[in-house]
Amino acid sequence: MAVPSHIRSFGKHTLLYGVSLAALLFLINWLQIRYLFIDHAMDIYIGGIAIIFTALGIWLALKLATPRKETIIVEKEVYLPTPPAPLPANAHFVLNEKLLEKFRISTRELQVLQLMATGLSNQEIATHLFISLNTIKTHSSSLFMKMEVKRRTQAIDKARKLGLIP
Amino acid sequence: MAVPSHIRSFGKHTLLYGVSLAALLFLINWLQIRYLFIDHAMDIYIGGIAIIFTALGIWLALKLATPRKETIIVEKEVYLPTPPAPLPANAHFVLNEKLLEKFRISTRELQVLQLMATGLSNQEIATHLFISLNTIKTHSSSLFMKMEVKRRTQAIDKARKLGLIP
DNA sequence: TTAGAAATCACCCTAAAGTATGAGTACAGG
DNA sequence: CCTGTACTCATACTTTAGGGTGATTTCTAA
Repeated sequence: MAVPSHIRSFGKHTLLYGVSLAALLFLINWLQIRYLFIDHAMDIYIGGIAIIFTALGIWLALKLATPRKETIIVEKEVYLPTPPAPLPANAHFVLNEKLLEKFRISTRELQVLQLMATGLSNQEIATHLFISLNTIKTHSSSLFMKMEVKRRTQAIDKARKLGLIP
Repeated sequence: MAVPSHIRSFGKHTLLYGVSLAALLFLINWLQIRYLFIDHAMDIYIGGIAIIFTALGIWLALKLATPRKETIIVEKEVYLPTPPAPLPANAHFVLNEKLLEKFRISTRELQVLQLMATGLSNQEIATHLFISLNTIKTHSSSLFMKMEVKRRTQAIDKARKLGLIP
C-alpha cells in the first residue's frame, strides 16, 4: 500500500535526479571545453564514475537503511533492586491505531502526547524533538481539540484509557 | 529516566541540496584545475569523485526513503519490588502503602494526587473536596516536594509507576 | 496543477500552575 | 502541657500552559 507509492515516488525522483545530473555534467563539460580545454573523453569518464558511484550509494543506503516502521511504542522497563521476584511482564503495549485515525491525531501530535505523559514540560518536549516551544504549543492545542479535552492531564488520562499511550 | 531515542528528521532539504550541488560543482572544478597541474593526482581525483557521489547517493536515498512513521522507545523506570503479585495491568490495583510512608505522603495529598491524575484542574479539585484553591496549591506543592518532581504530570507519571495510583 | 494535510514557527494575550512565606486550628502522643 | 503533624487559608509573585491568529514549507492525492 504505502510501499508502492514510495517506490513510484523514488523512481520519479531518481529519474529527475538523473536528468539533473546529466545536465550538470553537460554544463561542466561545456565550461571545461570553453575554458579549460580538457579532454572530452575524460569528462565522460568522470561522469560515468559519478553516476556509477551515485547508484552505488543509493543501493548501499537502501540495502542498509532501517526498514519502514510503524509508530509503535515499545516500553522497556528497567528495574532497580529486586532480589528474587520474577518481574511482571507488562512490557508490550500495542497502539490503538484505529482510535488515532478516528481522532485524526497526527504522528507529531502523538509524540507530543507521549512525552507529555512522561511528565515533560512543553519546553522540554521542544528540546527533545529539536523543534520550538511554539510548535509544541500548536501541536498540543490541536491535540486537545481533537481529543476534546481542556488540559494535558486530562489528555493523558483519556489517552491511557483509550490505549493511545502505555 | 525516560529516554526517547532515534528521532530522525530530514527537513529543509531543498536549500541543503542546492548548497551541496554548488559546493560540489566548485569542488569538481577545483579538483580539475589541480589535475591540470598534477598528473599524479588522477587517482585521488577519481577516488574523491567516487566518495563524493557515493555519499550523495546515500544521502539522496535516505532523504527519499525516510520513513514517515517512526519508532519511539521509552524506557520506563520501575523503582521498587512491586509487593506480592505480578500485576495483571489495571485489573487489580493495590495501593503501595509502604511507598506512601516512605515518601511521607498524607491522606489529603494522596487525594489531591488521585484527582490530579483524572485530569482535574486545581480549582476543580478544590470544589470537589470543598476546600479552597490555595489549599490545593499548598497540598500539591508539598506533594511535589515529597515526590521530588516539578510538575503535576511528572507526579502522575511517577505515581503510576510506583503504584500510588491506578 | 491545485487543494489539503502536516509540520513548522511567531506574536500576543489570558488562565492556570507552581513557589515562597506566614499563619491559624485541631489532634495525637510523649 | 507541649510538640509535631496534618490541614486549612491567604497574599504575592514567577513560571508554565493554553487560546487565537497568521504564515511558510513540504508532501500527498485528487
